[in-house]
Amino acid sequence: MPDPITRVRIAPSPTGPLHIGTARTALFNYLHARHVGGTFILRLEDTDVTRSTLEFEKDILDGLHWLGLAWDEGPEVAGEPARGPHAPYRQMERLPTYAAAAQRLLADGLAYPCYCTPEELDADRKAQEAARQPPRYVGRCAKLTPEERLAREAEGRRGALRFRVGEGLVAFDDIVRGHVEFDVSNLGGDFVIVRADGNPLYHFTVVVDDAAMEVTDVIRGEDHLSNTPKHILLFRALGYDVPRFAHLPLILNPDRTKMSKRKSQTAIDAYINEGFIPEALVNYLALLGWSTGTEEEVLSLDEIVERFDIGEVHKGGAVFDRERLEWLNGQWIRRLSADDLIDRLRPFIGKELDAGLIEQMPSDEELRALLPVIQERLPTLGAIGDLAGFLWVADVDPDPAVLVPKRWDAPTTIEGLGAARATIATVGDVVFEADELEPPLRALAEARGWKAGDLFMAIRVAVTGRTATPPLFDTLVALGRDRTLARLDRAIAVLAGS
RNA sequence: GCCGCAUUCGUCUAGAGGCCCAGGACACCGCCCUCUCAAGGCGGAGAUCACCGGUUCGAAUCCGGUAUGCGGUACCA
Repeated sequence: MPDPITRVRIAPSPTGPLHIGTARTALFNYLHARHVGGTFILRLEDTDVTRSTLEFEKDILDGLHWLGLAWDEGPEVAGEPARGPHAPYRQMERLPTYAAAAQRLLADGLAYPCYCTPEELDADRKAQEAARQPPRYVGRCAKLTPEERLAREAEGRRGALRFRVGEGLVAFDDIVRGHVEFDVSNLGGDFVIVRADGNPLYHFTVVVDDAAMEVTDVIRGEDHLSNTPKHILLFRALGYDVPRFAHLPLILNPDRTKMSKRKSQTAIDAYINEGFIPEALVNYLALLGWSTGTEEEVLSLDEIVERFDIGEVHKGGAVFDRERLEWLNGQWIRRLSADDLIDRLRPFIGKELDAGLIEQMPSDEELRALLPVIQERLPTLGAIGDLAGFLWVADVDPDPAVLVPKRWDAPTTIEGLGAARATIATVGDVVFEADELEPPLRALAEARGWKAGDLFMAIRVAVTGRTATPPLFDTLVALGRDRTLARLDRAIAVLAGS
């Protein structure tokens, strides 16, 4: 049943690169919006001007686009104007809206200017701590008379705006957590909603904007659960409808603390650069804190949208398990079409080239021929260099120590490689195919009383420089007859000279 | 400290009173396949369902308490 009324939003702060937790919150908002046929909004919360940058904004927008989480309203391109009926969608461009709301609260006596200095507030806090009291604003400026305020303003002091918290209980029914209640007296006293410099603070802007943008469902991280009563109080004071809330379980470090840059890789960028693909990341993130209730695990974004139900989201935090992400990435890489995989591999091969790890770019045809043997061997796109880089360099220089198979000695290896070279040389260019190479080399091993595996391993190391590679005969074909022979010669020389 | 939230295999989870001496997946181990590495197939090990009480003929599932963990407690978001 499509619900055109539902409106949700992701509201990142451009104070850092796109974080995995933000991506997950964005995903769950997207899933819910798409599942019920609602609207998904992107709003930038850039009121922390000292830490917000255009560069981070770009990183966040690019990352969300990369994940495929298209939004219906909000800025499409970093730095560019937003589209949507409630534009602008950057908070620093919405200052007049907050000023008007603040003015209303002030006029209604629901907020008041506070002239306390940081030193005073600090002293209060220390005293409370010493008395083993919970920290809270003492209310020094709550009852200032108009004359007293004027006097302070005359001294040139600029007040911050504090919201009167009042007393009583605030309760709400969280979609994932159920009924939650807070006693207002535990909120820490009247809190600041506008800084002395005139810039509004998060708790205030989030409420003003969610109301202005007609957000019906606030889906966000559990770290905001304790802030929710403050928001509800503000919604009420401003005469707005209170939206529904859904607080998502946190993504955790292995030690079960909130996932952090310090202990985990949190930047989506880093995963992109390693060669994780969006299908896998989306699939993995959706399964952190939610499941279909069936045994289905590998699901596309559209399949997840179909099955998603915000009410089935878990309450407990979930440790980020990179191994499982890698497994899913492999699953999704294996499902890619040849053309698609080639396109996605190109930038990663390019990076190998730029880094000087390889010397030439393979052609599409060359890559396509390789796909059957590399596709199932790629845990990430970034693994391509390790897997096949030896194909795109002029020469490899195998370590003599690894060139000699475990059961062989150096002279046997020289003999084996020499014999293999002669055998391979008899296979002409026209018929240089895996099926043409394997039988004669097996026959050679048998005739000499060698284990085929030993002979093959010696050849493998000689032509690739490594012990783990795609299947040998496909590798030789990819290398081509001339380079295969040249590398065998070189390996023999290396062994003979060592 | 205060307030809030949470707690099923190492990890992600299934489970909404009997179908559960708890199922699946990742990781791990073994076997098969096999020229290496993967992938794939098969199998194994792994959870007294945090603990203690209660309700009930019967509890992972309901209730109470305890413990532990986490989150919040800013003129950060």
